[in-house]
Amino acid sequence: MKQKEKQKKLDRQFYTRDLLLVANELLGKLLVKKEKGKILSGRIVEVEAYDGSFDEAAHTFIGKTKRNEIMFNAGGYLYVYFTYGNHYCCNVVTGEAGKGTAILIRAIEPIEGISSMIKNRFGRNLLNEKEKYNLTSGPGKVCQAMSINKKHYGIDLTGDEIYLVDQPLIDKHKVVISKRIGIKKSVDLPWRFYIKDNPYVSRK
DNA sequence: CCACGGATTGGCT
DNA sequence: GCCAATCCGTGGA
Repeated sequence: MKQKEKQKKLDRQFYTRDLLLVANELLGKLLVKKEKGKILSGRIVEVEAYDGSFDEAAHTFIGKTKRNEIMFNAGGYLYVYFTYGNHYCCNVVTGEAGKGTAILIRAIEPIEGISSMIKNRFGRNLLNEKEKYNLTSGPGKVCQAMSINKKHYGIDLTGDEIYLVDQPLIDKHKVVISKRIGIKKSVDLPWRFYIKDNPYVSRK
């Protein structure tokens, strides 16, 4: 049987629902990127939700700017931003148009194209077992491994370049809820979600 | 193992 | 001019 026929790409309807509901459901889904015929994919294991209507840590809290405008689209677009002078991070825009809500993909478990991810991240082969888990265990690492950058800003996730694929529920994973990482405002919102005991989660 | 700080660009005030 | 939704190397325990 062909694997492809079983794959179900997540559609607009999936993304336009409530932020926290989508954030929870993103866990376990497959993030796929096709570029120059090469496929890279990984299972989402850690996310964080951001809501500019009252969450001061969200980039949309200050209103619409050129940088964040895609976050005000309806769900199903990719918001990529550049930070700390070095790193890109990617988010899934969520909810109805005008909401300014998105979900940061913080970690994935590599599935396909792993040798390319290693090359993208380290420019050499793995040195040890520990580096295997350092491949995609953080938002900047995910973008580096998947080679996601400014040119992917605003991509429609219902298209063919970058998209998410539903996954069959075999053993339902346990979800851990915690505070978000690396922010200085609205620090107490319990809006980080990750798959319990997955070795690619950025931290406990 | 953990804590700390430097790197380095660009968005926003 | 300030500072960030990060990462990595260093140095000490």
